[in-house]
This record gives sequence, structure tokens and C-alpha cells, in this order.
Amino acid sequence: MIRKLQDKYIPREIEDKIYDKWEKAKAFHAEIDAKKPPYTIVIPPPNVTGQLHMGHAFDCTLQDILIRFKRMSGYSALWLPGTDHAALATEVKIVEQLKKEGTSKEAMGREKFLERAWEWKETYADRIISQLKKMGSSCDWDRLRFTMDEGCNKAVKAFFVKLYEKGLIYRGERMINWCPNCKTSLSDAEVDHEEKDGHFWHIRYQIKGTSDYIEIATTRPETMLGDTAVAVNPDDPRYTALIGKTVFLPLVNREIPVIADDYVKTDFGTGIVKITPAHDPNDFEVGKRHNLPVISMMNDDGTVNFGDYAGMDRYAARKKIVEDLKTGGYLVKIEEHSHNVGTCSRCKSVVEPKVSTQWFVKMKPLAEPAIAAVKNGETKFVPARFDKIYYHWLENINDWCISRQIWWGHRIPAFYCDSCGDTVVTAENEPLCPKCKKPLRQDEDTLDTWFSSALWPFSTLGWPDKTPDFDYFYPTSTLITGYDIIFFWVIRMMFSGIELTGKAPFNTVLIHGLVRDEQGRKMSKSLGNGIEPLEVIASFSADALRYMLVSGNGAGNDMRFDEQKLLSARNFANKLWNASRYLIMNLPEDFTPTGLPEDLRIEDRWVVSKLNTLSADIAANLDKFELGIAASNLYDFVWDIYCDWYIEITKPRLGSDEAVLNVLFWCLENILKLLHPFMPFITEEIWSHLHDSLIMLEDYPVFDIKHDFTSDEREFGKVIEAIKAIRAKRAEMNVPPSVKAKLIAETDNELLFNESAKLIEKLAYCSSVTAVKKAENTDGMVTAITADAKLFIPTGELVDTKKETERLTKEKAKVQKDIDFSEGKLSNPGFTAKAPAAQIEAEKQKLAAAKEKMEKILESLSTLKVE
RNA sequence: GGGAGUUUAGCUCAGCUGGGAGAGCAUCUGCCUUACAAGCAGAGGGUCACAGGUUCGAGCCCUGUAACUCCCACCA
Repeated sequence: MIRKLQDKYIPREIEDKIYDKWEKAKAFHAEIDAKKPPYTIVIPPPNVTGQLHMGHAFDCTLQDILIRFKRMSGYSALWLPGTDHAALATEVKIVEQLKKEGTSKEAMGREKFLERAWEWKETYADRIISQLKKMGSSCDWDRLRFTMDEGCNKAVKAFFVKLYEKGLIYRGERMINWCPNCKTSLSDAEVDHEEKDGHFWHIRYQIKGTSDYIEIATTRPETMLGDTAVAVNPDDPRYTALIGKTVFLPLVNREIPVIADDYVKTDFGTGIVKITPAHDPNDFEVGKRHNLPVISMMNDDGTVNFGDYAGMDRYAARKKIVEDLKTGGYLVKIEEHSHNVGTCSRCKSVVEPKVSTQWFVKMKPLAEPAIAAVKNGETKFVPARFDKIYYHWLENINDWCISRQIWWGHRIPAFYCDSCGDTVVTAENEPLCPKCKKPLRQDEDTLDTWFSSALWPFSTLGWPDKTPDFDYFYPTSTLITGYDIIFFWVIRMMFSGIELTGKAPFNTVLIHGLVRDEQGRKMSKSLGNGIEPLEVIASFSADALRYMLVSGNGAGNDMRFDEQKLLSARNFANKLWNASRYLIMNLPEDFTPTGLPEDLRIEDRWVVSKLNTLSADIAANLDKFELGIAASNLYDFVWDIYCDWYIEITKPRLGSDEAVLNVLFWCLENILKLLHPFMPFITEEIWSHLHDSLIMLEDYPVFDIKHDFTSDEREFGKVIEAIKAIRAKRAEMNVPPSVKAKLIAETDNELLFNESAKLIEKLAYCSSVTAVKKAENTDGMVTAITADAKLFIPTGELVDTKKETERLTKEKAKVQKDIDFSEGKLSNPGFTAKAPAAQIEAEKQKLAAAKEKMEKILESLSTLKVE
């Protein structure tokens, strides 16, 4: 039963209702179906640290378009949703919250803190899920996962144990990044580098047994408390005599050796470097080479633990030490110097290099197969340029520090025996020492959050168990994510997927850019320039937001959030609504669609053929992940072809011709289906007025050879061209549409023009249309000229012979240019010899058309001159 | 120090494998033409950053230059 549409489209009254309907129908649920190919997307799980921002909205729009397209195209399409516990990020937030409440995690204790964290997770995960729903995301909620749920924990343990047993996970003392504020180690990827203004302090150290000094330059004077050597380049003639001597460390008065190491550059600073193995990664390496002692001068919270400076913060200590150096006469000079400082990506504190015992993943053996998987095409990046970034990262990767000194996360499945000192790594929860049979003490630390996200594409499908879901849906099809997390996430899923399942976890990695604000700045909390997807949805609709996000940006490029674009997307939805409303309002009460009629007029075949081509283009573009191009194809067809031309063309036939209603109806159905992945809500709503079914479960339109009327399309194009020419002519002369005039079309194509007379009348504001081989008595008429027809409009005194001559002369010049161009091309032997035949043929046709037009123009001009 | 991206109409951006430059918004002109003024019909507006090269033909491919943006990198 077809139901009328209300006059105004009010999305907020409709979108939630539609979403409920989908959920109730279980329309998002993907079944294992041997008759269908699987198509799988796992969502990049949003962190439970907050709410969805515009980047998520963009990301999930792309995913939903693809999943809906595939679902309608006969795949068992699974979009697996979930959220990420975001270990450190979440812990930092909760710690902040506790601080506001006047308490701390230490005061609470581990257990209470974790309870609190789980409460936090519930609140935020729920909020994120409801936001995903607002966007229209067709996720399979039955398979909703969380990176710290039981299944993921099982996978994490299995992964850890396997790598440990293969010797790819080890525990050791290494130089790591330490955040003194979060009081945990960080991986390299979690450290941001900022160029900061600083100083170069030149300090002199006395050479033992002489009254001479050497001069060193440092950006971190406070670390001198931990110096255990100074180093020079072995080939630096200035200092060769010093090698092997010792110097006195000022303030501390420690006697330290002068060593020679290639690491020292002769052309930087003074050519002498203080060596602090405990607080600098390079110095640590130098120290290892020269067996230097490692003296730590700092506590975990960034305070100094050494001598008179003990208890002072590192920066307060720096100030005091510089003062003391000055007082002691050791400070030679201070230079301005900007240098790179590592900061914690979570709390922005300056990170300290620190020697510490941590768990590491040995990366080289894992990186190699991951590189190979992209090189051999098992996984493909779209756009392809991102594979370079991927290679570069993996080829230069260091071992991954995975242990964190925080509480919110997967506990490391390593246990220590206090009796025999044994270390046991096991997936068991409460193992006993295999030697002493006594209970073991579990490692206090938790794992880097990316250790569990690395397993996401298969832990969510049941791995390490052999589940039917895993068998059917893995490897997943397309991973969609921003270029900013290739390092964090994509590479980690790649190497862990290959290591654990033997297969790369996805076919294609579709990389998109960032959504920036209207000035092109990154949206961020501190700038306060973030735009809430929910607010946009409330004022414009989810469909408009989705459409705006997906249209008009190149793959992998950043995009600007643009209110104009949003408005035009909103208007597009409105256009579709009105076009649908118009058709429905013109259907008879008892209308039952019969499908596309057999017997079609030329203009019907024109629109059907155009729609057919459109279907082919959309599928091709979606398959190429050119979603923006597909979106604009749809826009152009709906607005220009269907609304501005076809609906207008068919107006005169509406009352008298049943067939035309079926053509219009068929077009609308196909438009709605094609558009559904992009604008799911409005298309579903309109569909519900036409049918009882759900459009989201309909078949996606494909190219149909039966609907390929290319030659009719071209023929009818001539009528359109004529209409446009008449309109332009009238507009030039400022004739209002209310003034109708007779039209005489001089053409060899009389049949076509006679057949189309009614619609030309309507669209070109004519009182009548007569098509003839040769028009007579056309003196004083306005002439519009196309390649196929000379169109005469008697508009009486409106015609100004002089002006008309001017116009025709101008047009003549234009056409002459066309002729010259084509002739030039065709007389170029290079072109005719080397261009493809079709190209040459097209050029010849163009030339012929231009020449015909020229003939008509010359004729008209001569008539005018007779006067 | 490496690497990537961007540079196209007044603005924001498309332009898929090389075949006479496009959209939205803005501007100008005319329209309440029986879905839509969130609309309709027309119009104006571009040395496709610059310089070379390849090609019958370049916005697109190659080389170089400039400007802006981003990523990576342990020069104290």
C-alpha cells in the first residue's frame, strides 16, 4: 500500500524510528551462509575515554557505506563493532577525575580502582554505541566486543604465551621512555616529539693532574649528576691527547674518564660530550661499549635522588645546578638552542629516557612477513602511497616495550616464584610453580593497549578457538582507518595476524584523512574547535552529515568541515524527498507498480539508459573505494537527470499515460536503492511509503544489458540540446516564461521533434511546435541553432535585427574555432596515425556537427542581411 | 637529516587508465512554470604554482624550482 509523504521532511522525527525498525528486524545481523561470500569489516574500536568526534563520524560513514553496499550486493556482510579499553588514556582520565574528587588511585588501591574503571567503561561504551547508532551504523550488535572482555583476554594471553615460547617476547633491562607523571613506561609510538626552545650550557671540567679544563656543552645540565664519562671522537685531533685521562665532574667531584667513541660528532657543540648512561639512550649505548657504570639520579616521579638536590623536581634541580655551576665558576656560557623534546602523548609531560626492566616484543622476525604481505599483494593499501609509510616504519622498527606500570589493562600473564626465582609464562589464571609447586606471584604490570588491539580482527571472531565465525569471516575484507594510526594499529594487526593465523588480517586497508575545522586546523579539545557529530545530526540530519563527509574529497586527503557542503547535502535530501512526494501524490489510489513497461517512449529509454549507466558507475566506483565520486554521480543523476529533466519532461503525460508512472516509479526505486548506503535513513523512510519491505535488504541495482539504450540516449540528447538552445535564446532576450511563442524546427529529424513536440512546448515555453524539413517565411524570427536543427521563434517586435546579427556573428566565431580545432587535429598526421580509432571517429563526428551548425548560422545570417 | 601530501574559478574542493577544465557556495539576469525559493531557467568567472621534458596531444606522466602542511629520525 503506497502512502503519501508529509510536506516537510523532518529527519529528527524519523531517524531514530527507522533505526529501531532495522534493529527489531535484526537487519544488521550477519549469518554464516555458505551460499554467500562473506564481507567483513571490524570497526576500529573507539576508545572509552570519551565520545565520538568528527573523525569517528567520518570513519564510520565510510564503513557503513561499504557494508550496506556489500550487504545489498549479496554478501553476508558483517560489520563487527566494539570499543577499546585504551589502557593508559583511560587511566589518565580516571586519575584526573579522582584528583578532582580529592583522592587518588594509590589511596583507592588496585581493586577499587579497577571497579571504578569498569564503571567508567560502561558509561562511555554505552554512549559511544548510541552515537554510532545515531550515525546510522549498521553494525552487528549481537557481536559487540570490548578489547578487555573475556574473549580478548584469552586471545591476549594466548598471543603472549606463544611469542614468549618462540623467544619473541623477552624481559630485560633496556633504555625505555618513561613518563614521570603517568609513572609508566611508554612505547616509541606513544611519545610525541616537539621542537622546543632550550639552552646550550657550556660547562668546564678540570683535567686531573693539571690546571687545564675541557669544555662540554649540554642541554640537560642536571643529568651531570649521573655522568660517568666524557667522550670525544677518536679522530678529533684537538682531543686525542685527552683520551685515557680523567676529569673531575663539577659539584659532584666524581673522577670520570675521557673515552673515545665514534658517536661523538666533531662539528657539533664543543666536540666533547658528557656521558650519562642512565638518562640518555645514546649514552646508554656508549656506556655499554665502554663498560661504564650506570648512575641514576632521578626517581620515577621526576624528582632528583642525588646529593644536595635530592627531592627537587628535575627542572628545579636544573635551575639550582646551573646556579651552583655559575657560583663555582664552571659555567662558561649559555647559548640559545632549540631541540627536540619527547612528550607523553597522553599527558604531555616531558618523557625521561630511563633504564628499566620491562617486557619487550622482538620485532624484526615479526616485521619481515608483515612487509612481505603487502609487497606480494596479500594486503593492499588504498591509496597505494601509504604502503611506503608502512614499509618505512616496519623496516626501521625497534623492539616494542609492552609492559606498563598502570592498572587498567590486561595483566601480563607472567608469574614469579619467590622460592626458586623461576619465571612462568602461562595462560592459566593461578598457576603453581612447576618446581616448588607453590603459588606464584603475578607480574604487577599490564600490557600496552595496542597489544590487545593488535588481535582485534580475529580475537573478535573467536580466536584462539576454532570458531565457525573465524572460519567464515576471517581474513576480514576491508580495514578503514585514518593515516594517523597506521603505526599504532595497522602494522600491529598485520604482524600479529600473520604470526597467529598465518594470514594477513585484511584484504584492503582503506586509509582516510583527518577532518579539520573550517580554517583547516586540526580539531582539538584544547583549541575548542571540535564540532560534535550529534549537534550536526540534530540540526541537519545524519544523512546530510554522512553525505557531506563522503563527498568531494580525494582519497587519503584531509578534509575540511564545511557548513556550506553540509547545507547542500541537506538540500539534496530535501530534493529527494520532494521528488518522491511529487510522484506519490500523482499516483492513483489503487496504483500497483508493474515494473518497467515494455513499451517505452524515447525519453523514457533515455532516462532508463542513463540510470543503467549510473548503476554501473556506482558499483565500479564503490569497488574502487571512490566513494566521493560515487556520491557525486548520484547527486548529478538525481538532481539534473531525474528531477530537472525527466520529471519535467513527463509532466504533460502524467494524467493520461499509465506507463509513465511506472517508469517514474521504477526510477525512484532504483535511485533510492543506489542512494541507500549513503543516506540510509531518508531512503528507508521513503521506501516504507512504497513497500512493506526494508530497502536495506533489497538488491543493489546493477548494470542490465536490457536497459542499455545508448542510441536512444544520444537521439533524445538532441531534443534536450534544442530545448537548451531555445531557453538560452529567450533568457538572452529577457522573455519571461509567461510569454509563449510558436516554434518552427527545421530539421532532418522531423520524426524525433514531432514525437517530442509536447515536451518541447512545456520545457521551452512554446505555444506550438512544428518540425519541417525546410522552414519558410522565417524572416525576422529569432533563430537558435543546434547541430541537428535550426529553431525559429517568431517573437514579433522583440527581435532586434542588429542584435540578432551580432549574436549570430559571435556564435559563428565560436563554431569556427571548433571547426579549426577539429580540422587541425584531423589534419595532424601524428594524430591520425597514432590516436585510437574511436578517438579519431569522435573527432570526425564533432567536426561534421560543427560544420552543419556553421551552415545553418551562415544561412540565418544571410536571411537577416536580406532585410 | 630523510619521506609524504598540497598548490585548479572569489571561497571550499573534485577531476578515476593522458583526448577541448568541473561541482557546491558566492556573483549577475530573469522566474511563485500545477514536488521543491532548501526551488527553476540562464550568464559571467580559470596562463590548472613556476620552469623544462616526454607525447600527435599534458591539470594528469618525467625532471627541477618555490610556497604551505604533515609524518619519521638519538646529534649532546
